[in-house]
Amino acid sequence: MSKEITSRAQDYSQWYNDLVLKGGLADYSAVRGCMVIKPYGFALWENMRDTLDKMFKDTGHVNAYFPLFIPKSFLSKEAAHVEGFAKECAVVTHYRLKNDPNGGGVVVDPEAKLEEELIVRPTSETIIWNTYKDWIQSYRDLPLLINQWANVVRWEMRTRLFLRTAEFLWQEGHTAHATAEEAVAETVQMLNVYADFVENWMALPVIKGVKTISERFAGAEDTYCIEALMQDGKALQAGTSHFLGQNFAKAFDVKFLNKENQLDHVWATSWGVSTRLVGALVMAHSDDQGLILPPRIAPLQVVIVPIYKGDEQKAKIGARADEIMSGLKALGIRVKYDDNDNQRPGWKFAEYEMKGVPVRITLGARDLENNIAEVARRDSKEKRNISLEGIVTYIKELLEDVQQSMFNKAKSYRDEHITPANSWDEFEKLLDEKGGFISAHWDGTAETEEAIKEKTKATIRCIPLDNKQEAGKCILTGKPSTQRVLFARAY
RNA sequence: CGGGAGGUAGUUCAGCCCGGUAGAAUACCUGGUUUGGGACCAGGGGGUCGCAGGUUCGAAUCCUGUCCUCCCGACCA
Repeated sequence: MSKEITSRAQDYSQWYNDLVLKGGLADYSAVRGCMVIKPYGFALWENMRDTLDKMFKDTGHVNAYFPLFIPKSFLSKEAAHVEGFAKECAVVTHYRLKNDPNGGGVVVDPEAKLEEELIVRPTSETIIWNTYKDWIQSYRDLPLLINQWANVVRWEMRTRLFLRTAEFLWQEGHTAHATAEEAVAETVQMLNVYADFVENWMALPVIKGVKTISERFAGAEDTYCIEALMQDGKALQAGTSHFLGQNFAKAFDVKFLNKENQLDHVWATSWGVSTRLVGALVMAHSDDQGLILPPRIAPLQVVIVPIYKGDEQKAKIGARADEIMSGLKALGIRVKYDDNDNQRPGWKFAEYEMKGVPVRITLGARDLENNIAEVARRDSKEKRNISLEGIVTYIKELLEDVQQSMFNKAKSYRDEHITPANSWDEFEKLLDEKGGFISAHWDGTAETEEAIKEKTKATIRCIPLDNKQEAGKCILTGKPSTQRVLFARAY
Protein backbone atom coordinates (compact mmCIF):
# COMPACT_ATOMS: atom_id res chain seq x y z
CA MET A 1 0.00 0.00 0.00
CA SER A 2 1.36 3.40 -0.88
CA LYS A 3 0.18 4.96 2.33
CA GLU A 4 2.62 3.19 4.60
CA ILE A 5 4.49 5.35 7.04
CA THR A 6 8.18 5.16 7.84
CA SER A 7 8.51 4.22 11.51
CA ARG A 8 9.95 6.64 14.04
CA ALA A 9 12.68 4.19 14.94
CA GLN A 10 13.72 3.74 11.33
CA ASP A 11 13.91 7.40 10.32
CA TYR A 12 12.36 10.09 12.47
CA SER A 13 12.63 12.84 9.86
CA GLN A 14 11.03 10.72 7.18
CA TRP A 15 8.32 9.67 9.62
CA TYR A 16 7.47 13.34 10.12
CA ASN A 17 7.38 14.02 6.38
CA ASP A 18 5.19 10.97 5.80
CA LEU A 19 2.69 12.13 8.40
CA VAL A 20 2.38 15.59 6.93
CA LEU A 21 2.11 14.38 3.33
CA LYS A 22 0.04 11.22 3.79
CA GLY A 23 -2.07 12.69 6.56
CA GLY A 24 -3.17 15.26 4.00
CA LEU A 25 -1.89 18.32 5.86
CA ALA A 26 0.37 19.79 3.19
CA ASP A 27 2.20 19.22 -0.07
CA TYR A 28 5.45 20.45 -1.50
CA SER A 29 5.04 23.23 -4.05
CA ALA A 30 6.72 24.35 -7.22
CA VAL A 31 8.43 27.09 -5.24
CA ARG A 32 11.55 26.33 -3.29
CA GLY A 33 10.95 26.20 0.44
CA CYS A 34 7.25 26.93 0.15
CA MET A 35 4.43 24.50 0.82
CA VAL A 36 0.80 24.14 -0.08
CA ILE A 37 -1.35 23.78 3.00
CA LYS A 38 -4.10 21.35 2.05
CA PRO A 39 -7.71 21.65 3.23
CA TYR A 40 -7.29 19.21 6.14
CA GLY A 41 -4.12 20.94 7.33
CA PHE A 42 -5.70 24.34 6.87
CA ALA A 43 -8.76 23.30 8.85
CA LEU A 44 -6.41 22.42 11.68
CA TRP A 45 -4.69 25.79 11.42
CA GLU A 46 -8.08 27.55 11.26
CA ASN A 47 -9.12 25.91 14.51
CA MET A 48 -5.89 27.04 16.13
CA ARG A 49 -6.19 30.50 14.65
CA ASP A 50 -9.81 30.97 15.67
CA THR A 51 -9.13 29.88 19.24
CA LEU A 52 -6.13 32.16 19.57
CA ASP A 53 -7.98 35.02 17.93
CA LYS A 54 -10.70 34.79 20.55
CA MET A 55 -8.11 34.71 23.32
CA PHE A 56 -6.45 37.83 21.91
CA LYS A 57 -9.76 39.65 21.74
CA ASP A 58 -10.64 38.54 25.25
CA THR A 59 -7.45 40.25 26.40
CA GLY A 60 -8.39 43.50 24.70
CA HIS A 61 -6.63 43.25 21.36
CA VAL A 62 -8.02 44.14 17.93
CA ASN A 63 -6.97 42.97 14.51
CA ALA A 64 -5.58 45.14 11.72
CA TYR A 65 -3.56 44.58 8.59
CA PHE A 66 -0.28 46.14 7.49
CA PRO A 67 1.42 45.87 4.08
CA LEU A 68 3.35 42.88 2.83
CA PHE A 69 6.05 45.19 1.48
CA ILE A 70 8.38 47.25 3.58
CA PRO A 71 10.58 50.04 2.21
CA LYS A 72 14.18 48.96 2.48
CA SER A 73 15.11 52.05 4.48
CA PHE A 74 12.72 51.09 7.30
CA LEU A 75 14.59 47.92 8.02
CA SER A 76 17.86 49.71 8.71
CA LYS A 77 16.44 51.98 11.39
CA GLU A 78 16.88 49.58 14.27
CA ALA A 79 20.46 48.28 14.25
CA ALA A 80 20.02 44.94 16.02
CA HIS A 81 16.85 44.26 14.09
CA VAL A 82 18.41 44.65 10.65
CA GLU A 83 21.36 42.57 11.80
CA GLY A 84 19.02 39.74 12.67
CA PHE A 85 16.98 39.67 9.49
CA ALA A 86 19.12 41.07 6.69
CA LYS A 87 20.44 37.66 5.64
CA GLU A 88 17.04 36.18 4.93
CA CYS A 89 15.03 38.90 3.22
CA ALA A 90 13.35 38.63 -0.17
CA VAL A 91 13.72 41.91 -2.06
CA VAL A 92 11.45 43.36 -4.74
CA THR A 93 13.51 45.34 -7.24
CA HIS A 94 11.18 45.76 -10.24
CA TYR A 95 7.50 46.29 -10.86
CA ARG A 96 6.97 45.14 -14.44
CA LEU A 97 7.58 42.28 -16.83
CA LYS A 98 7.69 42.41 -20.60
CA ASN A 99 7.81 39.97 -23.46
CA ASP A 100 11.30 38.67 -24.07
CA PRO A 101 12.51 40.28 -27.33
CA ASN A 102 14.38 37.01 -27.95
CA GLY A 103 11.16 35.05 -27.67
CA GLY A 104 11.81 33.39 -24.32
CA GLY A 105 8.51 34.24 -22.66
CA VAL A 106 8.56 37.11 -20.18
CA VAL A 107 11.53 38.87 -18.70
CA VAL A 108 11.94 41.55 -16.03
CA ASP A 109 11.66 44.95 -17.66
CA PRO A 110 14.95 46.71 -16.83
CA GLU A 111 13.19 50.04 -17.32
CA ALA A 112 10.91 49.27 -14.42
CA LYS A 113 13.40 49.37 -11.60
CA LEU A 114 12.07 50.63 -8.28
CA GLU A 115 13.52 53.83 -6.85
CA GLU A 116 13.63 52.20 -3.46
CA GLU A 117 13.55 48.42 -3.21
CA LEU A 118 10.81 46.79 -1.16
CA ILE A 119 11.44 44.06 1.36
CA VAL A 120 8.89 41.29 1.71
CA ARG A 121 8.17 41.41 5.44
CA PRO A 122 10.10 38.92 7.56
CA THR A 123 8.17 40.47 10.48
CA SER A 124 6.35 43.78 10.67
CA GLU A 125 7.85 45.81 13.52
CA THR A 126 9.28 48.45 11.20
CA ILE A 127 6.24 49.19 9.08
CA ILE A 128 4.02 49.06 12.13
CA TRP A 129 6.11 51.44 14.22
CA ASN A 130 6.38 53.77 11.30
CA THR A 131 2.58 53.83 11.34
CA TYR A 132 2.19 54.04 15.12
CA LYS A 133 4.18 57.25 14.99
CA ASP A 134 1.14 58.89 13.44
CA TRP A 135 -1.37 57.21 15.70
CA ILE A 136 0.12 58.07 19.04
CA GLN A 137 0.25 61.56 20.51
CA SER A 138 -0.68 61.27 24.14
CA TYR A 139 -1.10 58.77 26.94
CA ARG A 140 -4.78 58.76 26.01
CA ASP A 141 -3.88 56.87 22.83
CA LEU A 142 -2.28 54.17 24.93
CA PRO A 143 -2.16 51.31 25.29
CA LEU A 144 -2.42 50.44 21.63
CA LEU A 145 -3.16 46.71 21.41
CA ILE A 146 -3.08 45.41 17.85
CA ASN A 147 -2.66 42.01 16.29
CA GLN A 148 -2.38 40.98 12.67
CA TRP A 149 -2.80 37.63 10.96
CA ALA A 150 -0.43 37.51 8.02
CA ASN A 151 2.09 35.65 5.95
CA VAL A 152 5.78 36.46 6.25
CA VAL A 153 8.83 35.42 4.27
CA ARG A 154 12.22 34.42 5.59
CA TRP A 155 14.56 33.08 2.95
CA GLU A 156 15.65 29.92 4.70
CA MET A 157 18.48 27.79 3.41
CA ARG A 158 17.05 24.58 4.67
CA THR A 159 13.33 24.12 4.96
CA ARG A 160 10.99 21.53 6.48
CA LEU A 161 7.24 21.28 6.10
CA PHE A 162 5.57 23.49 8.73
CA LEU A 163 8.66 23.61 10.95
CA ARG A 164 10.62 25.95 8.73
CA THR A 165 9.32 27.18 5.39
CA ALA A 166 10.33 30.24 3.43
CA GLU A 167 6.80 31.61 3.64
CA PHE A 168 4.66 30.89 6.66
CA LEU A 169 1.44 32.05 8.25
CA TRP A 170 1.40 33.57 11.69
CA GLN A 171 0.02 36.23 13.90
CA GLU A 172 2.05 39.09 15.25
CA GLY A 173 0.87 41.25 18.08
CA HIS A 174 2.35 44.73 18.37
CA THR A 175 1.50 46.83 21.37
CA ALA A 176 2.47 50.26 22.64
CA HIS A 177 2.39 51.30 26.29
CA ALA A 178 3.01 54.31 28.49
CA THR A 179 5.30 52.53 30.93
CA ALA A 180 7.89 49.80 30.91
CA GLU A 181 6.03 47.95 33.67
CA GLU A 182 2.85 47.86 31.61
CA ALA A 183 4.71 46.62 28.53
CA VAL A 184 6.43 43.87 30.52
CA ALA A 185 3.06 42.87 31.98
CA GLU A 186 1.66 42.65 28.44
CA THR A 187 4.62 40.53 27.31
CA VAL A 188 4.08 38.10 30.17
CA GLN A 189 0.32 38.08 29.72
CA MET A 190 0.65 37.04 26.07
CA LEU A 191 3.19 34.39 26.97
CA ASN A 192 0.61 33.00 29.35
CA VAL A 193 -2.04 33.10 26.64
CA TYR A 194 0.24 31.05 24.40
CA ALA A 195 1.03 28.56 27.15
CA ASP A 196 -2.66 28.25 27.97
CA PHE A 197 -3.50 27.60 24.32
CA VAL A 198 -0.72 25.13 23.61
CA GLU A 199 -1.32 23.15 26.80
CA ASN A 200 -5.10 23.17 26.92
CA TRP A 201 -5.96 23.04 23.24
CA MET A 202 -2.96 21.36 21.66
CA ALA A 203 -2.44 19.08 24.68
CA LEU A 204 1.23 19.92 24.60
CA PRO A 205 3.00 20.86 27.83
CA VAL A 206 5.41 23.78 27.60
CA ILE A 207 8.08 25.38 29.70
CA LYS A 208 7.78 29.12 30.06
CA GLY A 209 11.04 30.96 30.21
CA VAL A 210 13.29 33.78 29.13
CA LYS A 211 15.84 33.58 26.34
CA THR A 212 19.50 34.33 26.88
CA ILE A 213 20.90 37.42 25.15
CA SER A 214 22.21 35.46 22.19
CA GLU A 215 18.88 33.69 21.60
CA ARG A 216 16.89 36.89 21.97
CA PHE A 217 14.78 38.41 19.16
CA ALA A 218 16.70 40.97 17.13
CA GLY A 219 15.70 44.32 18.60
CA ALA A 220 14.20 43.08 21.89
CA GLU A 221 15.20 43.84 25.47
CA ASP A 222 13.84 40.51 26.61
CA THR A 223 12.41 37.52 24.78
CA TYR A 224 10.05 35.22 26.63
CA CYS A 225 9.28 31.83 25.13
CA ILE A 226 7.41 28.61 25.49
CA GLU A 227 9.46 25.52 24.78
CA ALA A 228 7.98 22.13 23.97
CA LEU A 229 9.62 18.71 23.71
CA MET A 230 9.27 16.46 20.68
CA GLN A 231 9.30 12.65 20.72
CA ASP A 232 12.87 12.44 19.46
CA GLY A 233 14.08 14.41 22.45
CA LYS A 234 14.59 17.66 20.61
CA ALA A 235 13.12 20.91 21.86
CA LEU A 236 10.94 23.19 19.78
CA GLN A 237 10.21 26.84 20.42
CA ALA A 238 6.44 27.08 20.13
CA GLY A 239 5.93 30.77 20.68
CA THR A 240 7.71 33.97 21.65
CA SER A 241 6.73 37.19 23.33
CA HIS A 242 9.11 40.15 23.31
CA PHE A 243 9.57 43.16 25.53
CA LEU A 244 10.99 45.65 23.05
CA GLY A 245 11.72 48.43 25.49
CA GLN A 246 11.88 51.77 23.70
CA ASN A 247 14.07 50.48 20.87
CA PHE A 248 11.51 50.76 18.11
CA ALA A 249 9.93 53.90 19.55
CA LYS A 250 13.33 55.55 19.38
CA ALA A 251 14.15 54.20 15.95
CA PHE A 252 10.83 55.45 14.56
CA ASP A 253 10.47 58.45 16.82
CA VAL A 254 7.22 57.43 18.47
CA LYS A 255 6.63 59.78 21.40
CA PHE A 256 3.65 60.59 23.59
CA LEU A 257 2.76 63.26 26.09
CA ASN A 258 2.31 61.77 29.53
CA LYS A 259 -0.01 63.09 32.25
CA GLU A 260 2.74 65.43 33.42
CA ASN A 261 2.79 66.96 29.95
CA GLN A 262 6.24 65.54 29.24
CA LEU A 263 7.24 63.96 25.97
CA ASP A 264 8.50 60.37 26.22
CA HIS A 265 9.08 57.40 23.95
CA VAL A 266 6.49 54.64 24.23
CA TRP A 267 7.23 51.12 25.40
CA ALA A 268 6.61 48.21 23.09
CA THR A 269 5.95 44.52 22.87
CA SER A 270 5.55 42.04 20.06
CA TRP A 271 4.52 38.41 20.17
CA GLY A 272 3.83 35.66 17.68
CA VAL A 273 3.04 32.07 16.92
CA SER A 274 3.06 30.50 13.49
CA THR A 275 2.04 27.50 11.41
CA ARG A 276 5.07 25.92 13.03
CA LEU A 277 2.64 24.97 15.78
CA VAL A 278 1.14 22.47 13.35
CA GLY A 279 4.54 20.82 13.05
CA ALA A 280 4.89 20.75 16.82
CA LEU A 281 1.50 19.14 17.15
CA VAL A 282 2.35 16.43 14.64
CA MET A 283 5.72 15.62 16.13
CA ALA A 284 4.63 15.63 19.73
CA HIS A 285 1.65 13.30 19.60
CA SER A 286 1.61 11.08 16.55
CA ASP A 287 2.63 7.43 16.23
CA ASP A 288 3.73 5.00 13.53
CA GLN A 289 0.14 4.58 12.29
CA GLY A 290 -0.35 8.26 11.60
CA LEU A 291 -1.44 11.51 13.15
CA ILE A 292 -3.01 11.76 16.56
CA LEU A 293 -4.86 15.04 16.92
CA PRO A 294 -6.18 16.47 20.17
CA PRO A 295 -10.00 16.63 20.06
CA ARG A 296 -10.28 20.32 20.87
CA ILE A 297 -8.62 21.38 17.63
CA ALA A 298 -9.04 18.31 15.42
CA PRO A 299 -10.85 19.27 12.18
CA LEU A 300 -12.94 16.15 12.60
CA GLN A 301 -13.56 14.82 16.11
CA VAL A 302 -15.67 11.76 15.42
CA VAL A 303 -16.12 9.56 12.38
CA ILE A 304 -18.87 6.99 12.05
CA VAL A 305 -18.10 3.98 9.84
CA PRO A 306 -21.05 1.77 8.90
CA ILE A 307 -20.72 -1.94 8.20
CA TYR A 308 -23.52 -3.42 6.16
CA LYS A 309 -24.54 -5.99 3.60
CA GLY A 310 -26.96 -4.68 1.05
CA ASP A 311 -29.00 -1.51 0.76
CA GLU A 312 -31.55 -2.49 3.34
CA GLN A 313 -28.98 -2.78 6.11
CA LYS A 314 -27.27 0.36 4.88
CA ALA A 315 -30.51 2.33 5.16
CA LYS A 316 -31.19 1.08 8.68
CA ILE A 317 -27.69 1.82 9.89
CA GLY A 318 -27.79 5.17 8.16
CA ALA A 319 -30.95 6.15 9.99
CA ARG A 320 -29.47 5.23 13.35
CA ALA A 321 -26.22 7.00 12.51
CA ASP A 322 -28.21 10.14 11.69
CA GLU A 323 -29.68 10.13 15.17
CA ILE A 324 -26.28 9.78 16.76
CA MET A 325 -24.92 12.52 14.53
CA SER A 326 -27.58 15.03 15.36
CA GLY A 327 -27.09 14.27 19.04
CA LEU A 328 -23.36 14.92 18.69
CA LYS A 329 -23.82 17.99 16.53
CA ALA A 330 -26.22 19.44 19.09
CA LEU A 331 -23.29 19.34 21.53
CA GLY A 332 -21.08 21.11 18.99
CA ILE A 333 -19.08 18.01 18.13
CA ARG A 334 -17.57 17.84 14.64
CA VAL A 335 -18.69 14.50 13.22
CA LYS A 336 -18.73 12.81 9.84
CA TYR A 337 -20.65 9.76 8.65
CA ASP A 338 -18.65 7.89 6.03
CA ASP A 339 -20.95 5.62 4.06
CA ASN A 340 -18.85 5.83 0.93
CA ASP A 341 -19.31 2.54 -0.92
CA ASN A 342 -15.97 2.78 -2.66
CA GLN A 343 -13.93 1.86 0.37
CA ARG A 344 -14.41 -1.05 2.67
CA PRO A 345 -14.44 -0.60 6.44
CA GLY A 346 -10.88 -1.78 6.97
CA TRP A 347 -9.61 0.81 4.53
CA LYS A 348 -11.55 3.52 6.31
CA PHE A 349 -10.22 2.49 9.72
CA ALA A 350 -6.66 2.82 8.49
CA GLU A 351 -7.38 6.08 6.72
CA TYR A 352 -8.94 7.83 9.70
CA GLU A 353 -6.14 6.57 11.91
CA MET A 354 -3.70 8.10 9.46
CA LYS A 355 -5.57 11.37 9.73
CA GLY A 356 -5.67 11.28 13.49
CA VAL A 357 -9.42 11.52 14.01
CA PRO A 358 -9.73 11.20 17.81
CA VAL A 359 -12.77 8.90 17.99
CA ARG A 360 -14.26 6.36 15.61
CA ILE A 361 -17.67 4.79 15.95
CA THR A 362 -18.23 1.53 14.08
CA LEU A 363 -21.86 0.72 13.53
CA GLY A 364 -22.86 -2.61 11.98
CA ALA A 365 -26.00 -4.65 11.53
CA ARG A 366 -24.95 -6.92 14.37
CA ASP A 367 -24.54 -3.89 16.63
CA LEU A 368 -28.01 -2.59 15.85
CA GLU A 369 -29.49 -5.90 17.02
CA ASN A 370 -27.60 -5.58 20.29
CA ASN A 371 -28.26 -1.85 20.50
CA ILE A 372 -24.57 -1.05 20.74
CA ALA A 373 -21.73 0.46 18.73
CA GLU A 374 -17.99 -0.10 18.85
CA VAL A 375 -16.17 3.03 19.92
CA ALA A 376 -12.43 3.27 19.28
CA ARG A 377 -10.18 6.04 20.50
CA ARG A 378 -7.22 7.01 18.38
CA ASP A 379 -4.73 7.84 21.10
CA SER A 380 -4.68 4.48 22.88
CA LYS A 381 -6.37 2.37 20.15
CA GLU A 382 -8.71 1.08 22.86
CA LYS A 383 -12.04 -0.24 21.57
CA ARG A 384 -15.18 -0.63 23.59
CA ASN A 385 -18.79 -1.61 22.94
CA ILE A 386 -21.12 1.13 24.08
CA SER A 387 -24.89 1.05 24.43
CA LEU A 388 -26.56 3.28 21.85
CA GLU A 389 -28.76 4.78 24.56
CA GLY A 390 -26.09 6.88 26.20
CA ILE A 391 -23.61 7.00 23.40
CA VAL A 392 -23.76 10.74 22.74
CA THR A 393 -22.91 11.59 26.33
CA TYR A 394 -20.27 8.88 26.34
CA ILE A 395 -18.59 10.34 23.25
CA LYS A 396 -18.61 13.83 24.68
CA GLU A 397 -16.88 12.60 27.82
CA LEU A 398 -14.55 10.41 25.81
CA LEU A 399 -13.35 13.36 23.77
CA GLU A 400 -12.51 15.20 26.98
CA ASP A 401 -10.75 12.11 28.24
CA VAL A 402 -8.70 11.76 25.05
CA GLN A 403 -7.71 15.42 25.28
CA GLN A 404 -6.60 14.99 28.88
CA SER A 405 -4.83 11.68 28.25
CA MET A 406 -2.87 13.15 25.38
CA PHE A 407 -1.73 16.01 27.57
CA ASN A 408 -0.84 13.68 30.44
CA LYS A 409 1.12 11.38 28.18
CA ALA A 410 3.06 14.24 26.64
CA LYS A 411 3.62 15.75 30.06
CA SER A 412 5.03 12.62 31.64
CA TYR A 413 7.31 12.16 28.64
CA ARG A 414 8.43 15.77 29.00
CA ASP A 415 8.89 15.55 32.76
CA GLU A 416 10.93 12.38 32.41
CA HIS A 417 13.14 14.23 29.99
CA ILE A 418 14.17 17.14 32.16
CA THR A 419 17.36 15.79 33.64
CA PRO A 420 19.87 17.56 35.86
CA ALA A 421 23.53 17.29 34.89
CA ASN A 422 26.32 18.08 37.33
CA SER A 423 29.43 17.35 35.32
CA TRP A 424 30.51 17.91 31.74
CA ASP A 425 30.75 14.16 31.10
CA GLU A 426 27.26 13.64 32.40
CA PHE A 427 26.01 16.55 30.30
CA GLU A 428 27.38 15.15 27.04
CA LYS A 429 26.25 11.65 27.86
CA LEU A 430 22.71 12.78 28.58
CA LEU A 431 22.54 14.75 25.35
CA ASP A 432 23.68 11.82 23.26
CA GLU A 433 21.93 8.98 25.00
CA LYS A 434 18.74 10.42 26.44
CA GLY A 435 17.99 13.78 24.86
CA GLY A 436 15.38 16.16 26.17
CA PHE A 437 16.05 19.14 28.41
CA ILE A 438 19.14 19.12 30.55
CA SER A 439 19.10 21.30 33.59
CA ALA A 440 22.57 22.58 34.34
CA HIS A 441 24.50 25.46 35.80
CA TRP A 442 25.86 28.08 33.44
CA ASP A 443 28.20 30.95 34.20
CA GLY A 444 25.97 33.44 32.43
CA THR A 445 28.36 34.41 29.63
CA ALA A 446 27.66 34.32 25.92
CA GLU A 447 31.14 32.86 25.37
CA THR A 448 30.36 29.78 27.42
CA GLU A 449 26.97 29.40 25.79
CA GLU A 450 28.63 29.54 22.38
CA ALA A 451 31.33 27.09 23.39
CA ILE A 452 28.74 24.58 24.58
CA LYS A 453 26.82 24.97 21.34
CA GLU A 454 30.01 24.46 19.39
CA LYS A 455 30.87 21.27 21.25
CA THR A 456 27.45 19.67 21.52
CA LYS A 457 24.94 21.43 19.21
CA ALA A 458 22.88 22.06 22.32
CA THR A 459 21.63 25.56 23.06
CA ILE A 460 20.12 27.19 26.09
CA ARG A 461 16.44 26.91 25.38
CA CYS A 462 15.44 29.14 28.23
CA ILE A 463 15.84 30.24 31.78
CA PRO A 464 12.55 29.03 33.25
CA LEU A 465 10.32 31.64 34.84
CA ASP A 466 10.29 31.42 38.63
CA ASN A 467 13.52 29.47 38.38
CA LYS A 468 14.91 28.14 41.66
CA GLN A 469 18.00 30.07 42.72
CA GLU A 470 20.81 27.84 43.90
CA ALA A 471 24.55 28.26 44.05
CA GLY A 472 26.52 25.98 41.75
CA LYS A 473 29.31 25.73 39.26
CA CYS A 474 29.05 26.17 35.49
CA ILE A 475 28.88 22.84 33.71
CA LEU A 476 31.67 23.83 31.31
CA THR A 477 33.87 26.41 32.99
CA GLY A 478 33.32 25.64 36.67
CA LYS A 479 32.76 29.33 37.37
CA PRO A 480 30.13 30.23 39.97
CA SER A 481 26.49 30.18 38.93
CA THR A 482 23.27 31.17 40.68
CA GLN A 483 20.80 28.99 38.84
CA ARG A 484 20.31 26.12 36.45
CA VAL A 485 19.16 26.74 32.87
CA LEU A 486 17.63 24.34 30.35
CA PHE A 487 19.79 23.07 27.54
CA ALA A 488 18.63 20.98 24.58
CA ARG A 489 19.22 20.27 20.96
CA ALA A 490 16.44 22.07 19.15
CA TYR A 491 14.48 22.45 15.94
C1' C B 1 25.16 28.05 0.81
C1' G B 2 28.56 23.25 0.80
C1' G B 3 28.33 17.53 0.47
C1' G B 4 25.29 13.25 -0.95
C1' A B 5 20.71 11.12 -3.23
C1' G B 6 16.64 11.74 -6.36
C1' G B 7 12.74 13.74 -10.27
C1' U B 8 9.52 8.37 -15.63
C1' A B 9 1.11 7.28 -15.20
C1' G B 10 -2.68 10.32 -9.50
C1' U B 11 1.06 7.39 -6.10
C1' U B 12 5.38 4.03 -5.29
C1' C B 13 8.94 2.52 -8.53
C1' A B 14 11.52 -0.53 -12.85
C1' G B 15 13.77 0.81 -17.57
C1' C B 16 19.18 4.52 -18.21
C1' C B 17 25.34 1.47 -17.55
C1' C B 18 25.08 -0.75 -23.43
C1' G B 19 20.37 5.18 -27.58
C1' G B 20 15.85 2.07 -31.57
C1' U B 21 7.41 1.99 -30.81
C1' A B 22 7.46 3.85 -22.48
C1' G B 23 6.53 -0.71 -18.37
C1' A B 24 4.75 -2.92 -13.39
C1' A B 25 2.10 -2.51 -8.96
C1' U B 26 -1.38 0.46 -6.86
C1' A B 27 -4.96 4.28 -7.60
C1' C B 28 -8.84 5.74 -11.27
C1' C B 29 -13.37 4.42 -14.80
C1' U B 30 -17.33 0.41 -16.26
C1' G B 31 -19.91 -4.13 -14.86
C1' G B 32 -20.48 -7.90 -11.25
C1' U B 33 -19.57 -10.31 -6.55
C1' U B 34 -18.37 -8.23 -1.74
C1' U B 35 -18.20 -5.32 3.15
C1' G B 36 -16.51 -6.46 11.60
C1' G B 37 -8.88 -4.04 10.09
C1' G B 38 -6.14 -1.32 3.82
C1' A B 39 -11.58 -7.06 -0.91
C1' C B 40 -11.95 -10.13 -5.60
C1' C B 41 -12.99 -11.15 -10.96
C1' A B 42 -13.43 -9.21 -15.95
C1' G B 43 -12.85 -5.13 -19.15
C1' G B 44 -10.96 0.00 -19.86
C1' G B 45 -8.71 5.02 -19.78
C1' G B 46 -4.26 7.53 -18.37
C1' G B 47 2.74 9.54 -19.11
C1' U B 48 5.25 16.86 -23.01
C1' C B 49 10.03 10.60 -19.04
C1' G B 50 11.07 18.01 -14.09
C1' C B 51 12.38 22.04 -17.68
C1' A B 52 15.76 24.13 -21.57
C1' G B 53 19.60 23.45 -24.85
C1' G B 54 23.19 20.11 -27.32
C1' U B 55 25.18 15.35 -29.70
C1' U B 56 22.68 11.77 -33.08
C1' C B 57 19.21 9.29 -38.75
C1' G B 58 16.97 8.51 -33.83
C1' A B 59 17.43 10.53 -26.70
C1' A B 60 13.72 8.55 -20.74
C1' U B 61 18.77 6.62 -21.85
C1' C B 62 24.76 10.33 -23.66
C1' C B 63 26.52 15.80 -22.68
C1' U B 64 25.63 20.93 -20.64
C1' G B 65 22.68 24.21 -18.00
C1' U B 66 18.61 25.06 -14.87
C1' C B 67 14.40 24.21 -11.43
C1' C B 68 12.26 21.30 -7.49
C1' U B 69 12.48 17.58 -3.47
C1' C B 70 14.86 14.51 0.35
C1' C B 71 19.10 13.47 3.75
C1' C B 72 23.66 15.49 6.25
C1' G B 73 26.23 20.12 7.58
C1' A B 74 26.66 25.89 8.32
C1' C B 75 22.36 29.67 9.33
C1' C B 76 17.58 30.45 11.49
C1' A B 77 11.07 30.46 14.30
